[in-house]
Amino acid sequence: MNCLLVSTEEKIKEAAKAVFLEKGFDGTTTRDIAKAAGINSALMNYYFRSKEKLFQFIFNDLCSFMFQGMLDVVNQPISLREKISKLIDHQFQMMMQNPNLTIFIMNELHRNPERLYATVGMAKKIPESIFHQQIDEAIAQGAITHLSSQHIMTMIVANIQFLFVSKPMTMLANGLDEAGFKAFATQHIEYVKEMICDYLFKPETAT
Amino acid sequence: MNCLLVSTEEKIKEAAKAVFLEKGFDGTTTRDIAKAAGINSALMNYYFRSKEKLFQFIFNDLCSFMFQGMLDVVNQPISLREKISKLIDHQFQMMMQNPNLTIFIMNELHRNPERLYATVGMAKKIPESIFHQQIDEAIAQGAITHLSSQHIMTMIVANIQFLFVSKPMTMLANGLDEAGFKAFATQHIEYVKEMICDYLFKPETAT
DNA sequence: ACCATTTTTAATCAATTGATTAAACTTTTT
DNA sequence: AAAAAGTTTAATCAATTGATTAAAAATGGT
Repeated sequence: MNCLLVSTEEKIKEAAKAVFLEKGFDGTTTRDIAKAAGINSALMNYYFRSKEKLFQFIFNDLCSFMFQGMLDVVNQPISLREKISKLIDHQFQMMMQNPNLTIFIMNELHRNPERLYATVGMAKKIPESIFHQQIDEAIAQGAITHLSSQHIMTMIVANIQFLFVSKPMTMLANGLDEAGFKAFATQHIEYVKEMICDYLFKPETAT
Repeated sequence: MNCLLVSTEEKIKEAAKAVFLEKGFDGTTTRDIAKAAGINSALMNYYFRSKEKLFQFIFNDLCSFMFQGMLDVVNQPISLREKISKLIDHQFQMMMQNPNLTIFIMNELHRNPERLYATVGMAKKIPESIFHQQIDEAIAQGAITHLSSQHIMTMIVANIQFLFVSKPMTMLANGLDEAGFKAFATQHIEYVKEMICDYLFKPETAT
């Protein structure tokens, strides 16, 4: 067992995660990963049997990371209004730290939906969550606009994640640097939060 | 000059467009394109000097297609409210007909922003349009919420295009087929239009 | 019909790809 | 310390990649 700080297996995983996130499955060579991990290229096949297997592992890992945080918030025993606010904040923080997580997942899923079918199973848990029940109740009480949880979730996710999917485009089109983009995104999220909450919790129909 | 219906050059362009859109630059081989076009694989290099050059041409073509429609609407001499409504409708129609246009452009831009810098120059025209002036005026008059045109544009684009970027995910997570997705998307756009207009043209501040 | 130009083809190139091998090196077990 | 098991290495494999070649076929002008 290699105990010098990190195991070889861990080094490969970390390197693979970084390279796959940046270059995608097709754009990544096994030698890229080996080089990034600082290991012999045959070691990748020793620990993970193939590039495909390693990718499946990393992809699954990143999907879990993405959805688990969402699920945690969505299942908290707090009010709907607070939950939506927290959901937006949490997701924004996650994307600020992992700006190309969404474009990676969406692109790989687009390239090969069948291959990744099993991995995305966890996404099905969101429509089944407490969130869904809370919304049904709120609608029944006339507390919010009549909208299914899928639509609400899509609004939240779209407004946050598209910011990062289109990050290179936004930076080019508006001539922003990293700091400029961060400022733009931070401001934008405030508007989005206000817009979504205004729409859902309409003043005239509030309890 | 080949006059049997379509020229060889056109056949290559059409095939390349379809294959690149589906598989991306890295996932596409020149033999894929040749096969899809029904031509000898050396012909691709005869008409376009390399895979890279052909890709640049197609990418530029698709970017123009994407932005030109937006720019046309944005520069029409109509009211802001009507313009936003038209912008959403037009963009939705375009995405329904080209569902993977956005994920393709965003992913290639993410993979290689420098290479495609020149191509995306046209995106800069949007912040310079009549739309921008109209918004400044409306804000000055207190007709709409105080928001820069960049934020408004981002809201519109994000809510529509992310629907299609995440299409495979949505279909998997909610167990939808093509028809189911179309129904979901069509409904969603109505909500989005209402939400954005409500937010911009707030009742209490309307002229 | 002849020639020059353009277009298309099959064959092939060197480079890169994911993967395997057998030998060398470490670590653990006895 | 010797044997066994686990880990790492360099060398190499066949397949695929983007691209080029030289010859063949088609086209157009005279």
